Amino acid sequence: MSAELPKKYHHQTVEEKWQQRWSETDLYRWDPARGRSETFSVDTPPPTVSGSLHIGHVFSYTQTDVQVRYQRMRGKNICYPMGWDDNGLPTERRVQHIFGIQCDPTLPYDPTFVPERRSINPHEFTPVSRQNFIDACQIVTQDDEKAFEQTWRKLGLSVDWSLQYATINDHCRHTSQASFLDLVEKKWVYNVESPGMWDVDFQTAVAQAEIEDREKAGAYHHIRFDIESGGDFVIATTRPELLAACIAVVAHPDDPRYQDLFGQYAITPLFGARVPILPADHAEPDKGTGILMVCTFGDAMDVAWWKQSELPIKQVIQRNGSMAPLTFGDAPFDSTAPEDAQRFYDAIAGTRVNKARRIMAELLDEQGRLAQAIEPTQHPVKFYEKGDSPIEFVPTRQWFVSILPHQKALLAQGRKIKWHPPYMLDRYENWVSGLNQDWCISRQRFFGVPFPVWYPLDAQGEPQFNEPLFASPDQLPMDPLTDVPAGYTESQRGQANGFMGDPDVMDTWATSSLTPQLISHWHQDQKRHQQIFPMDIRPQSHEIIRTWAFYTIVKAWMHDQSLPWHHVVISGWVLDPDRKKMSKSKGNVVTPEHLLDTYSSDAIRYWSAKARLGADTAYDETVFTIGKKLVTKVFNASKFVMLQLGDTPRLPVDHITMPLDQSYVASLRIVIQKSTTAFEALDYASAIDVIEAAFWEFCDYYIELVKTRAYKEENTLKRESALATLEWGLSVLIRLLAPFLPFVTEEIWSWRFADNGRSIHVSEWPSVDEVVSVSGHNQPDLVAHAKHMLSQIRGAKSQAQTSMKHPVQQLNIGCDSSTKTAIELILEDLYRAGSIDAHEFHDSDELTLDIRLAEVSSS
RNA sequence: GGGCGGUUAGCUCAGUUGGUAGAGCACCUGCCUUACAAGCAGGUGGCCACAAGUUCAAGUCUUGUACCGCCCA
Repeated sequence: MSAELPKKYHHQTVEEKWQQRWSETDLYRWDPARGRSETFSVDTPPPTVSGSLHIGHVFSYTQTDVQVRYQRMRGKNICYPMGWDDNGLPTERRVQHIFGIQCDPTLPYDPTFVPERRSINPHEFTPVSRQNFIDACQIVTQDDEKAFEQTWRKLGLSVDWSLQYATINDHCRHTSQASFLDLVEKKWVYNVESPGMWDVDFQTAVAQAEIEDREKAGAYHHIRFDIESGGDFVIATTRPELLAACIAVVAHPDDPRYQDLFGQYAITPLFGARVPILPADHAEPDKGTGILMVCTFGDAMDVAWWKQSELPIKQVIQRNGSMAPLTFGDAPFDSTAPEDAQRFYDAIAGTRVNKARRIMAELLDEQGRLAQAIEPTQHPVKFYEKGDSPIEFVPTRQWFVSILPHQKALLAQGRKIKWHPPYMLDRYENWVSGLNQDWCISRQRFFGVPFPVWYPLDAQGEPQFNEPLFASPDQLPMDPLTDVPAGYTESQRGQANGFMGDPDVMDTWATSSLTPQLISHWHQDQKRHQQIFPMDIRPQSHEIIRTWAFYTIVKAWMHDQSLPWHHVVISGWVLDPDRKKMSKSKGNVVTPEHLLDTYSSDAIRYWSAKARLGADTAYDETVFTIGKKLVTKVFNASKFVMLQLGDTPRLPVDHITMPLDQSYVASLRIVIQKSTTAFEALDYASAIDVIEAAFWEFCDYYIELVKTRAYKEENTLKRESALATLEWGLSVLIRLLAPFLPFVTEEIWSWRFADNGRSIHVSEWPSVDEVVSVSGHNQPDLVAHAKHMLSQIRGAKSQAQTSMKHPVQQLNIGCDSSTKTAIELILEDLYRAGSIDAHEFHDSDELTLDIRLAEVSSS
């Protein structure tokens, strides 16, 4: 220990010093040579590198780091990686705006193109080739990764930074493509052309998990349909623009109003299409008029009904969300009056859906086909979670992972995992039970993992989607747009009797669902895989149970019939002060860097670790001062202990001979046990509660009781006992605090305890075995008595508005004989801590104190 | 509409198996005490959302209601 201890604690200097030191000494390096049972592996969430980290990230990642640090001190070999989830739509959008470019996959690669930062309007974006676009994405994500890493290091995450991965790099593309090929082999992946959910702005397919309902204003249009045999009826629809796509009219089979119509035909207004009137269970009698039109495709019910009908598709909405050009008179757009139909339809052809709806309403009105005024309503509309236009159902060819047949097995897998808190399993089961579509993994995007697939072209140059050519495992990673399938040459690309590469990329979740396998090198290194897989913990937040947790469970089960991890650890959210979710669009996001500077990383970590698993916390900057005060107190108390110890060599615990000291050791034993038990249950928040309370008790009571005995003026066995207790007590308390406050505890550890410079973070977690040689008084009762009496004395002095040093002239203690024996053991310390002049005992069943203070001077 | 969670001091939150209601912050009153004024000691402050039930006893268990949040339809 250096002779000079700083007067004050400067967290910025100290935290920067240790952050660097840990990095230089590779303190957090995972040792691949050690076996599975000694290893603790963490499936760290790879943050999406778009924009900046916010306080919620700090919150949840700290909760994981605290547990990891505990495990490390328990001697575990820690596999704690960090990944970056960089592919996907958010990155593409940012890159477009940063460089003012847009991907056009039809363009050839331009090797001379260098993206430059500029701010221009989206309609002025320069089109670039797919590879140029991907290069630009890499530039942006690599910058962001560096910035994120800096913040994580500053926060003190004990990540092994040599275990970094990016979900778009060669290794991840390899694993992701290998996963796809494995599912091909197992026949759990298929490609099919079918009406699927489509975002018309991004022009890509999306999966069930990415869809959300939004309550939107709409309007019922009551449209009068003719019956072929005479008469009419009225349907209510919010989507009149789909009238030309009507293939049938349905009502509930039990609805008495429409029994006569079943089996007959209706003639659609304006377009004169002859469509069957049929019973269908999904028609709700009390909704609208109870009879509705089936269109291709207005919603998921239309799709489901169409699939079991044998009617043709009349697709009127194009992939870009506008009304397709159509010719009436020929199948499937037959009409009783083709010329009228064409005239009406031409009024909406080429327009976007919303405009088409308005025009159609006017036309219907003009033609006297609206049975009543348009009736405004609020109704849920499906949106892609990142999109701004409603989802349309468009027939496209996509790859799907077959999950619907496996619901039962996936539920069983979920139940084999320990969820923290346990009720989060309900979320998982709720989602799995509600699945109604297979997992669509094709995305019509650019910055992602390509499918390792080509399609042969026939003599007419048409792709043979049913005979895909798959890459072989030794070709991975690969890109079908530049690599060539076996038996073909590059010159045959796009030619008749040649081949074409699948132009799509995979859903980002198709890669993220493999994070355990990405880390374990599942496809590359079986030995390594066995050492960390299944992983110990998967930390994540609750809103992505349906995606990340779910898909990861799917993949581990499909590939290995295994679980991906033993525990799922769900953290809560940091909400804004009004208890609203933080989001960029609301502008209520708090970034962490200035908070780390102002309050210290330790203080922010303390705040994060006080929150229980799964519990949300409202953001409140004033609470950071609590952690800051704790850090300062840790520093000051440690400084006190160091000052008393001076140059004394390390004191073995068998110097702890005084009854009060032994009793204090006994009380710390309980703290060690309780906090260890809490950590074993992944309940770090209970652990910090116990540890923190013990630390303040150390400062406010134990130190105060023994401080005069510890002063240098006397050199006796009594003093040595106090010093040995202070030394061991401090070493225990800062080790218990180390997972939470890694910086200040490391600083203090380095003053006296770091043998050969060994970090506190690889020291041994405190154990009661350390004090087996302390014999004599082994109950915490003496400390409890001393606390109680000192507290009473302080209260009396405070009441008298006098100094804590003010003498107690006479202390009368009422108690039974066994308590008297106990108190006599600690009376000397109490005398000094309470400035007591004299005392007397008398018999009493209960412990009572009569405190008479010395005359208070009247000044 | 369904699933899950929450509602405890002015604020942020604890509260194990039912047994006298807790912490920090804020506020008030003292105290410059040879670690700490970024401190110390003490104090004020609660119909534990509401209602009913089980129980000798309910913040805790059961049922219902209201409001907040997340997920789903």
